[in-house]
Amino acid sequence: MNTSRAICYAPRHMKAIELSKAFDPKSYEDRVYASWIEKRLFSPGAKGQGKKTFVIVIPPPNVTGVLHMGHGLNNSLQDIEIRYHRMIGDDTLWVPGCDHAGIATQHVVEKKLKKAGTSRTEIGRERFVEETWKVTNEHHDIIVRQLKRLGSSCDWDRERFTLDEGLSKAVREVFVSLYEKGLIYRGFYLVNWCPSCRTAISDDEVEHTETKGKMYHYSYPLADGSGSVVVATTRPETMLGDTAVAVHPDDERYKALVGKMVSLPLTGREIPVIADAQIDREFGTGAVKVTPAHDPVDNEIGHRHSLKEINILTPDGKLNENVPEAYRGLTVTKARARVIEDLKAAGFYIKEEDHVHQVGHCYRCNTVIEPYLSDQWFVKMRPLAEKALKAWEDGKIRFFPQRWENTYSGWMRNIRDWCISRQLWWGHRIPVWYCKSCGGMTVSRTDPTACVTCGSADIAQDSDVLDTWFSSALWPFSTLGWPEKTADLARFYPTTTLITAYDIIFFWVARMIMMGLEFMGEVPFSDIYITGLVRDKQGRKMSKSLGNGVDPLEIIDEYGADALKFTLAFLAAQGQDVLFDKDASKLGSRFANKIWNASRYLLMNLEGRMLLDPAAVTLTEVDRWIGHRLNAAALTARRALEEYRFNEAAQAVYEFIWNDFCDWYIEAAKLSLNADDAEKDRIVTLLLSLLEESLRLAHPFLPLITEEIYQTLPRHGDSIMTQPYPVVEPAREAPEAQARFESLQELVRAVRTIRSEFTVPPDAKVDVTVVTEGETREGFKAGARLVSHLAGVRRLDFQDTRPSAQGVIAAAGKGFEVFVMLREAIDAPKEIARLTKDREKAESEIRRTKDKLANASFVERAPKEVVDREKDKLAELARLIEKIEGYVKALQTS
RNA sequence: GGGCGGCUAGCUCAGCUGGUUAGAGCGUCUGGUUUACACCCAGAAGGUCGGGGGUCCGAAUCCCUCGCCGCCCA
Repeated sequence: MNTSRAICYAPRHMKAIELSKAFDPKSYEDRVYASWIEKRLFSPGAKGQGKKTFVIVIPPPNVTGVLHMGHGLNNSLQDIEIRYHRMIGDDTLWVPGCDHAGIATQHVVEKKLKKAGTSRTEIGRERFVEETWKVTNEHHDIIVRQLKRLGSSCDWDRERFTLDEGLSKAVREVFVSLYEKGLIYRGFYLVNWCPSCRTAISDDEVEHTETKGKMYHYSYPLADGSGSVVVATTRPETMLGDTAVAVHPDDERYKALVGKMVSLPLTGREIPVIADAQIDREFGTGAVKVTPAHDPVDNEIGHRHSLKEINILTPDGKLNENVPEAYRGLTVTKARARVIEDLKAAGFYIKEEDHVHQVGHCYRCNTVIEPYLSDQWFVKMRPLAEKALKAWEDGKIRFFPQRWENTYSGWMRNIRDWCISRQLWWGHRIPVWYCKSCGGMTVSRTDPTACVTCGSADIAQDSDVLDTWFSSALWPFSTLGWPEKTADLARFYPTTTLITAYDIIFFWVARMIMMGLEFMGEVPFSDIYITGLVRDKQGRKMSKSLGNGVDPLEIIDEYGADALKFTLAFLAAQGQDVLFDKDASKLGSRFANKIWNASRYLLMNLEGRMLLDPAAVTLTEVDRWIGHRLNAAALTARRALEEYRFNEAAQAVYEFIWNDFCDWYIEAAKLSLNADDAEKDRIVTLLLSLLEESLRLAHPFLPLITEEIYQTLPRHGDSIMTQPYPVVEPAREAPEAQARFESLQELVRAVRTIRSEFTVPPDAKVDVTVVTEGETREGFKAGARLVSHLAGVRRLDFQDTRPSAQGVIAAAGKGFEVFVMLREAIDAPKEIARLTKDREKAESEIRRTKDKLANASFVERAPKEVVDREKDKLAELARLIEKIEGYVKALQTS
């Protein structure tokens, strides 16, 4: 407030400031955003050094994707936190950027090539990568523009891309370093293979969906002709790769068979019957065909029994040369039908039953995943997970809402090694070279020219790339310059808060924590706010295939970015899914409109005014009341934002501005705006000061409109963005003013209710008598003009007893009775019915209260203040009923 | 099979560590061109907080159990 001196003696007589009559976000949103960019207000600035930092790294959106409502939510919440922390004076940084999204982007480009009549393989790797960069750059501009339209205050000077030079260097450093530590290894293992993407994916990328299938029973004849064994399977076609039949060692039914050979139908191969304790005797027939190359469990069994692994599939999911010729080239589905047919023909087939089971699908393209043996690179996760688990146990990271901590720790405890190689062309090439001379492997931070083992120059780089999530895992430090020891890294790592949705806790959040601990020695962030997902009004996940997505840009076009941001914050109860449709944004839009019009009204009242020093102005009760309310709103908003309770913060702001400031304070102030010049100067000074502070209060939620209006204020700083967030001013605390004004509000509402129920036209004034005493009476007397103004009263007088005139409608409040004189005759029976209803309500409440107080243990055991409150309530209700009865009696006798 | 979340006004949802007459927005109804706002104002109606049981002086809130709906992990 000390700076306000500067304005007090500013122009003595102000001119009105005109905001356009129609609130139109389009007219200023882009301009305001551009002005922030121009003033470089999103950068942390040099002065921040030494202050408390507040840092968020953006969950990098897929560069070739389109922003959806999930991004809308996510980035809105990040922006709110960032703006709040900037305003409370933290050294604040929000790092933006995009993700190269290996599989997704490759799909996009391949589709484009197909349209152009060519293909990835046709143009070759080099040209394909070139083409992909072109597409990436185009899409990048689109997605950045979208983020900007949301009003995101991220530091674009620090924007990064997972595939840029610095981040690629970080990826290499991490790969080589982990390899050197023995935490990265290569091996020929069974992995999840997507025949459509033609790459391996990690366990976490497989989505299991319940699928109706069949359980097929058929028999394998024993090679010695002594009988046969019946197996049951959901995937009969894999029998072509069977290398054993397994039974439980204690299964009496099959004990005699163990060690014998069966003759595998359709192939002519002989395979052993083995005993393995992992076999579930209850499942199917208790005898299981074993296909080590195409089933994870079978693979384990195979290892224990040194079984052969016969791969029967090609990378695109067709049967290969290891099966009899008749089946080669068939897809899995076709092969299944053919095998069943052939088993039937050969007399081995027994039956099929309906069977519901979980089938793995590719999370990118939804193709059925095939377990597939191949050479892949893996990260050994156990040692990394242990650190990550410990960091959580030590309280270094907190999840909001907390329940996600179980998800996190559970995953960490049951961690499996991470398959990080992808058979793609778009991504970070694995920094490993194989020597054609000696077969040696060179793992290097820089491109080598010779084999480290034999020195041969005949080396070739591994053709695979790394999982995109591998580079995303480094995001909190790679974006700050690591592995270089940059100033940013020292200043901003660890970051503070991560805001993301729960569907990528495993993919991303957990892995960032592991990598941060491993390479920076510290968790990458302390707070993790997990948002819900944005769903449609039916609660369905928004998706392209359903076509139920809502485009945030459409919302912005229609309602403005602020409306969207505010609405999302208002709806985002901690961690709950947000059910959203286009109309929901009306909430924010109406609020923005309200702010606009209130501001417009106040600014037009500047005409001819002289602004005083707000700190030196005499305050009336209603002024003290609004000050108290503002304190309360600031406190609620601050507390809520500190704990990521966005809806609570948004609601506090909404209620203060709309209900307290607009509906009551400004309405009350109209009285002063029609008074003499001194009073006008006084009230305008206060109104303007309150408006300015309200704008600051609302700014994190509605950044653009608040800046636009702020800039029109007679005196304003460079930007509202860098002004302080409202605080609880001790001098403004006024609980007694609040209590008195609330009583006055009750009186006003009572009169309004009567007016409304008796359909008194708004312009018709009524005469009102109030029966009350003591302090309440003094308070009402002091505020008489205000009450008259707010309730449309002609004459307000105070009596000790109720008036007995005809046509009087009565209502009782806390500590007062109010009597409204109506000109026309009253429908007495109707009024009696209304009063009777009121009395019944009060009576049922009085019964409850009496019962409570009659309960000895309640009086004994409940805290004194609770008991006292009940007693007060009882007395109050008793008085109320007495009054109501009096009114009824008066009506009956008149 | 294990775990998590939801079930509160016609709709969408708040309601923190148990104690006001359970709130908001939308919708509904009544009345309004109060020179900021009809994207508005004033007023009203509407809920035995999914069922059952328990703990407690007191439960929408804590515990158990059941029922749907959704998600995650096997």
